[in-house]
Amino acid sequence: MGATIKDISKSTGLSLGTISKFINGGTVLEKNKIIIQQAIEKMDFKVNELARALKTSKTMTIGVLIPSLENIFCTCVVSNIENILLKNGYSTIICDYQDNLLLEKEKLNFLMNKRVDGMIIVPLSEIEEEIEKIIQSKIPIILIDRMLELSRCDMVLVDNLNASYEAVEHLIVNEHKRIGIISGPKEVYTAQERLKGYVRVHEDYSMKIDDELVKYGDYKLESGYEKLIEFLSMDFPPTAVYVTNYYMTLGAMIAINEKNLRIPEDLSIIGFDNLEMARIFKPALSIVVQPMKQIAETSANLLLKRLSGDYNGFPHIERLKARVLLQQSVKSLI
Amino acid sequence: MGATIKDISKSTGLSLGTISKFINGGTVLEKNKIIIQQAIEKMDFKVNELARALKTSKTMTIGVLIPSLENIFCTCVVSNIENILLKNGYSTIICDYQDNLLLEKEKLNFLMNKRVDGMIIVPLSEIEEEIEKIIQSKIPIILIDRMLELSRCDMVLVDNLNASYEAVEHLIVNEHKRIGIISGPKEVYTAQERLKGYVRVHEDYSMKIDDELVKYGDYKLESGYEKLIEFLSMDFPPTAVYVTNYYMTLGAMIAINEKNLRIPEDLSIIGFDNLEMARIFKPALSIVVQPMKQIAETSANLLLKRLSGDYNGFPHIERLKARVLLQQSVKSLI
DNA sequence: TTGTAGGCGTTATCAA
DNA sequence: TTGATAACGCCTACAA
Repeated sequence: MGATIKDISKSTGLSLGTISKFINGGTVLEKNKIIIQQAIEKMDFKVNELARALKTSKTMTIGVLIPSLENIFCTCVVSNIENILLKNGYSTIICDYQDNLLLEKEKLNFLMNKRVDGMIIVPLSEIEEEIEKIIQSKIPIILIDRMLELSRCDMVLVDNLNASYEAVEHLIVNEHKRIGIISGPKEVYTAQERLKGYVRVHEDYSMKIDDELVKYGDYKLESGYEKLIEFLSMDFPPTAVYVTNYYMTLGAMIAINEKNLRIPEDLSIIGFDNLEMARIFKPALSIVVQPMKQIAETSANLLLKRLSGDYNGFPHIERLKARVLLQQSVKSLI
Repeated sequence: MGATIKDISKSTGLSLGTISKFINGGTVLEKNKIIIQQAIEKMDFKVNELARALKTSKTMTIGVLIPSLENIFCTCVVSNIENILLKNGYSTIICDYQDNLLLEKEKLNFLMNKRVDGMIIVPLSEIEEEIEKIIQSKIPIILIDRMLELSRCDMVLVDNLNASYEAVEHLIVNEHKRIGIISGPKEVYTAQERLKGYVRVHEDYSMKIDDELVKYGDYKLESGYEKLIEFLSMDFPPTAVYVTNYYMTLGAMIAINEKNLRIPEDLSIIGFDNLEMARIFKPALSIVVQPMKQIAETSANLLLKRLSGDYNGFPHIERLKARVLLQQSVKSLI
């Protein structure tokens, strides 16, 4: 359908090479520039990026791979990343693997087949091998959020450990003695880190941890709901619960509503990740807030640096700080 | 880096044509099949889809264009669409235009340049011309959610009008006389339709509409918050408010919390779009629920039909029904 | 069944 | 500055 350089060439009487040079900003006589420009507009010519990419082996496209499009943490970060890359001339192909191990590899391959120039990945699992291979083939990759056992890969992480530490510490200084945690899947890096913070702060305050107070969810809404119900049905339920991701926090709040509990009188809560959510509840929820924008900026800029060929400080591991937003959902027992 | 057909050809001693035929499932001698397969694995050959697409002018890729990645309605629909397309051998490139008119056109061009085989678009504005052009160039497009003044384009819409009608009717039969509506932007199709439903049901019940009760937000959280505050500060505030999208509903709920209003005693509310949200609140929120999954299925399947060359019933306009989920946020004044 | 050759739309090299 | 020509990696007649 669309016109090609050849068409423009015929129409203007100039050669392929000249047209091509014009398109790519080379030096062309002023009068020819005008002629070409007119022809381009008249014939509605658009560069065939497929052909260009085949020739230059640069697609100017970045692949972004995330666990799920319905994960608000991911889409928020991705949205910001896309923005930055676009300003630097790169387009973004977003892929989600629907929290599915098989799909994760499949989509990774898809992006490779699309010949992206680089990738930003929020990994789920054991794709170390594949990633290692890709990096070796000189395609830069930035890993976000979850650390893999890779020796040589740039990563942008959040200091989940100390964020958790702070959140739970806030409960402890308010004299809570039995603090429940709804943790994420045992095998997920962020979940491990968040749990570590909980454990470490207990140690630092010489508090023993009752195993019953540590529950493992799966980062989804239903599990937050279920685990909170389990807490409530204990003989000695916790006086405070720390919920370690957004969707489980939602689930926990649903359970609290259904059971007619008052916050913070009946139960203190610290949740995770969503500023809007924190305001929606009454009283306002205390939460751990991840620096989404900063994650996006850091990883996009690091990738751009690598794309420009600058491998200074490789592999770079950036560990960003999360902050704890204290509101009214924690009762002081002092 | 990656091996090419040529490499496989050299390595096996067979010709380019034979290798190509093998890759595309043509008839090749069994013994050669084995040889080729081995070489492919050993050399880690992957088809260069760029080259293939250039040659066949089929990329087996669908472009999906949405207003924002941070819009949960969009990402939910997109996620389901992607799933269906993938099962049919198509990959998806997701683009968001960040609620930005300029970016909308830019991204549309980007997708065209990527030579996608088809598109699914949630349009914001006046891109009729561009879309018309694309359709004429035989690239099928499905429009979702918002109708444009296009004579000839497939569309998948939601019957917003009657959903609103039902929602407001529920308020009316519960004897609410002053019903506020927080509508969306005047120029947006869905907003117009939702408002029409509100107006029509008032007419059908011979109720006059006080213009003060119709407020226009912008589909974002803050405007829901502001408009609800405005309602509350009126001399004769409404006894019930119908909020016409998800984010404005969140905003309205924040305002309600801050003002210490009880639902439904002090104010009845009907919100929009998010099942989880409806459960989070106490008492549970009544909402209009859009059939996201059905939207995704309908549009993906319609696109697949067009891609297969079947233009039966073109242009097809599907108008799906939304449902009203009645819970406890409406007080009966009877 | 297999091999050969031409072309998809670009870019890049090298003469002119 | 411009033009001719050879790739990029693949597919597809057509010939062998």
